[in-house]
Amino acid sequence: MSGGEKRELYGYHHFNDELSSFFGQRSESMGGTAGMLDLQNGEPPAALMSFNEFFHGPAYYNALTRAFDVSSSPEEGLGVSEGGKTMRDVEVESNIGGGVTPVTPNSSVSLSSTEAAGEEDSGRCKKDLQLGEEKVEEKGAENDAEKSKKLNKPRKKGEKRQREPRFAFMTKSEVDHLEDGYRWRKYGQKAVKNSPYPRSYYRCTTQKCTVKKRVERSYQDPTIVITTYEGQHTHQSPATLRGNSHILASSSSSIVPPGFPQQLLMHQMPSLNINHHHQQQMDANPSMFLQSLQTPRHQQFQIPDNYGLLQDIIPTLIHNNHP
DNA sequence: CGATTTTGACCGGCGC
DNA sequence: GCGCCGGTCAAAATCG
Repeated sequence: MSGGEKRELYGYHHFNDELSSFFGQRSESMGGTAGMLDLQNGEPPAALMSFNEFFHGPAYYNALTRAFDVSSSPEEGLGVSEGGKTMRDVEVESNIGGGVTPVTPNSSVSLSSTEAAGEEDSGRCKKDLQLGEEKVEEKGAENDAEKSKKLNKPRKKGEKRQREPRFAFMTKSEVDHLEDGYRWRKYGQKAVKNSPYPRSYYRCTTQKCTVKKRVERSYQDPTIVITTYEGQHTHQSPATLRGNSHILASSSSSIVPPGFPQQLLMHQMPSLNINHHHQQQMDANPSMFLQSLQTPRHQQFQIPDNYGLLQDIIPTLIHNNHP
């Protein structure tokens, strides 16, 4: 990517169903692509810089934390919503209702997070999260019988898998897989319904880290890449470790929790204008919506839902270190 | 040669 | 109950 890669923050838009929901976006509801701002030839670095700094500050973290009001650990926090429900609708509503659609004049990044405890994948999560860490070991110890069954590893039945919170955002980029400072291993790819572009699934390669992310392109605007992060990194970004001393400093400080993808935030969040009026009550699952973080400059960032997500989800759009 | 990607099969939930 | 669909697995292929 160091090549001509160009990634920029992008604004709202609608893509496939899922994501649309994610962002609560629909042309009708948002007036077409009004929300899309093109930064294309805009500006990158300078503006980003400021973000960086902003995010490095304590103010940012605090604000964010408060905004999302989430218990740091999604796993613990989420535990709940088994009631079942599908937060899918909830999410949508929240987003939409949150209404504050980021329509910004210059550039904007859309972020959306979800706690999907009961979401569509309530079931399959069994594998991913729970197995996630153990999988490796399990594999080695796996016996033939199990092997033959392959995927069939029923993990505790009644127990519904609690999905980690998710966080999605759109970025204008030529490359699908945006560099966010972490190392990812692709483990799958699927065609996306209603879209000519496939969705790729990645997992953090760091051992014990179960963070996943999926990347897909908006069928509406191929220049837009939608990245959805799920989970929290249990470690620091390799990139951080390897050279961004300033970042490291901040992340190792008490201000930013380890694993926090500061890079992205730094990159995109300008100022926080928190306004959570959406609060889905879910036991331990507070879903707040940080709606419309307005940026005086040009970036706008919409962060709905919990901060937990953000903690790791925010990728680094700033610098490009490549794989 | 180890790490990563590709790719088709498979799983499990959900809606009809 | 069945089919659809999103997501994951894992063997094979590819890469560095």
